Amino acid sequence: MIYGHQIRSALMSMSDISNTEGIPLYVKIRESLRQQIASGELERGQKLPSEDELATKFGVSRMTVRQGTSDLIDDGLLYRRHGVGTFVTLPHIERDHSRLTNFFENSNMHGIHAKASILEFEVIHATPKIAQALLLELDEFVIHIKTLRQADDVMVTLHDAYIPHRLFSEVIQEELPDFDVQHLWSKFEKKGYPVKQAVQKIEARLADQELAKVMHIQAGAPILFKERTVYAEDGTPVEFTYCFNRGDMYSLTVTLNR
Amino acid sequence: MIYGHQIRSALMSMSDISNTEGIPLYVKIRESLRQQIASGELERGQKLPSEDELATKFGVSRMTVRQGTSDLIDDGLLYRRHGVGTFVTLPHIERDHSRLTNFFENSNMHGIHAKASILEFEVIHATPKIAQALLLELDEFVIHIKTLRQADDVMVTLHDAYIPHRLFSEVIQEELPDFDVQHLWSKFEKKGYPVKQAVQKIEARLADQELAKVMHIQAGAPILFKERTVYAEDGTPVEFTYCFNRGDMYSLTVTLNR
DNA sequence: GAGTGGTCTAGACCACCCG
DNA sequence: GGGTGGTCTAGACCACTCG
Repeated sequence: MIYGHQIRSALMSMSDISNTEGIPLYVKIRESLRQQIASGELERGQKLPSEDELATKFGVSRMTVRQGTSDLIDDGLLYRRHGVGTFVTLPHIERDHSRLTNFFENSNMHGIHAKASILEFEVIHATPKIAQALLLELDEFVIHIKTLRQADDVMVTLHDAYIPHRLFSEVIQEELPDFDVQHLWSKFEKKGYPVKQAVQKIEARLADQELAKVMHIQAGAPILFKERTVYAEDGTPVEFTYCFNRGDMYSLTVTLNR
Repeated sequence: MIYGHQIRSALMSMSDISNTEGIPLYVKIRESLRQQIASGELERGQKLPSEDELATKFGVSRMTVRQGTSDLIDDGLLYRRHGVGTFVTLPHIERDHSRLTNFFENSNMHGIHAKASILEFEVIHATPKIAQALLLELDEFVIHIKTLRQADDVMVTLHDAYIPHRLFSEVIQEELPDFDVQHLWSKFEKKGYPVKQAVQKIEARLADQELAKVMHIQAGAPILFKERTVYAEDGTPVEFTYCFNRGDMYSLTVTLNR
């Protein structure tokens, strides 16, 4: 996981996995296999060599091979059948759609120019709903950041974020007045709360007068509404958001596993 | 994974993991820990004993302990910090919301009475869109099943499913005329295509006249629209659906991981 | 430096699938 | 019966964190 991006798409032949650098063997094996699948050298639906063969070929123990292939199974690129073998999945549905990204990362991934303008920035008392989501007392403060977000200069989202004041006031206020919403999550990480997971509820709604005015759409237009709680590695909730997306400009794709 | 449901919630003390039954040791360890977390014996945020200690306590090797705890990390119940320890996550956001379920399983889980009535059942040529999703030729046949679905006697969803005729015609037609839509996925499994994953696109739309009439709602009412492709273990697409959900009656919750 | 998780080995036996 | 993945061992050394 840690090393994934470093050598993703690195070119390596099956036999060359000398541990010259500080990269774990199972990561090299994993990326070697990933590259062979991407290049078509290993065809979709094809059976891999057995774990024993791979171990011999890579010059490692079988457990190390399994550690590499297990990652690719999690990624949806391989699957195992007990007593039969390990296979490459067909149109290999990668797990990217179930990865947590923020608006800006997601836009960049798709070559879209994303922009956010801050409409409100205030410190308020948590509402019951927000306090519950963020595990705060009712009288605790939260930082409220309301932004309007554009993709390729089209307004697509009105975003209300609420952040525990107790945890992040310093790291956020030290950047004022030119606060950079794009890298909010890195502020969380800086305080020891790396973002790990989000739970989001999705609904279809209609735009009311107020929302319509702000987003320059018709009242009654379809809105994809999202309510999201973001959690850090240890399970601490770090952000709660209401998110109003233009129905005609925005769709959401997710991958679910059984 | 295979054994999970069998002994989930089984009561086991930390020291009692004799391999009397055919249950793998790492599953027993995993479920023992899971149970200790659920019961509060292991508090949230608390540090687990080290892997060496657990190995000694359970009388297994360290690798076996890791195999058990790794599963719980995937489930979001634990997290590791290199050089520090393994910890219980706080409000432990379990992964249930990112699990693929069908309408009926999902309803049962929440104690809702679900019902489906079949509106259409036909064999047609695949449209370009459907052929692309199901990896079929344009002239290939698909089975189209249109159903209206109720939760606690309220109409919530209009569901259009398309299934490759070539793969599943026998197993579906042998049940006619009383076809049981609830267990469609078990038919796929019977033919060697266990359902593994789904990719779904979610949009907010408005009900048009036709949809409004069928679902007994107003034209212009909000609709949560879902387009979903379901894949088997080996990556074969087995089902493509259009899904129109009443916006005021239906919401979707998903978990995303970073 | 002590304690922890991260990686890795070189075997072993079992359970499953298929011809 | 032969080949495969599933489980498991009893060690080893490294990398990281913290006091």
